[in-house]
Amino acid sequence: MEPLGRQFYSQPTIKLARGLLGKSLLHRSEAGLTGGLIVETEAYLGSRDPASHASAGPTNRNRAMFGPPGRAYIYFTYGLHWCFNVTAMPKGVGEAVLIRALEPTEGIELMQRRRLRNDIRQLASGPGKLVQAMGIARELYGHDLTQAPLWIAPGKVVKAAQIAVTPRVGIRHNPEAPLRFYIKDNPFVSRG
DNA sequence: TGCCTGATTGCCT
DNA sequence: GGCAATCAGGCAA
Repeated sequence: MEPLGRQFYSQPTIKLARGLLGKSLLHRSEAGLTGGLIVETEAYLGSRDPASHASAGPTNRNRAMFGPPGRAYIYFTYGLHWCFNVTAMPKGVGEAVLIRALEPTEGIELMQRRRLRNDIRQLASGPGKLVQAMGIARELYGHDLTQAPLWIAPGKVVKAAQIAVTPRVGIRHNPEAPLRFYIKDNPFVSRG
C-alpha cells in the first residue's frame, strides 16, 4: 500500500474530489492498521464558496486549508464529532475535499470495536463515523498524507461513468452547487 | 461576554 | 420524522 506522491494532490479541487474516489485511506495506530476505499467526497472551494470554512479567510481553525495540498484538515463539529478533509490547491488558497464515506477493507474488527457496531455498513458511512472508526485524532491536524501513519494509496480504478454528482449534504449556504461525488450503487455511501 | 449555528449521529416515538 | 448531545467559531453588544 504505497502512498500516492505529492503530484496527485496538485490538481484543481473538483478534479481531486473525483480522483479520490476509489483511493485507499490508511491509518496505522498503536491499536493496529485500519483502512478503506473512499466512496464519497465533497469539494469546498474557499473564497468563492460561502459554505466553506475558508470563505472568510485564514483563521487558527482552518489554517491547514491555506497550507500546501495533500495535508489533513481535521475539525470538530456539533460538540462531539470530528471530520477529515484532504487539503487542495497551493499555499495561500483555502480549498479542501471532505471525505464522507469509506468502504472498509483493513482492520474491520478494530473498526467494529471503536464504533461499537458490528454492521460493516455502519462503520464508515458518514464523515464523523469514518474518523471514529479509523481512530483519526486531532494530533494528525496538518499531517502530510504522502507518509505514515496516515496516508492515501492507489485503490481501485473508478470510471467517470460510475461517479454520481449531487448537491452537498447538510449545508445552508450555496446548497445547490453540485459538489458531492460518490460511487454509484456503492452500499457504503452515507444516506445524505 | 452572550447568543446562535453548525460540512453529524443515534436514539426515541 | 423529531430531537438531544455538546462545544468552538463568529458576530453582536
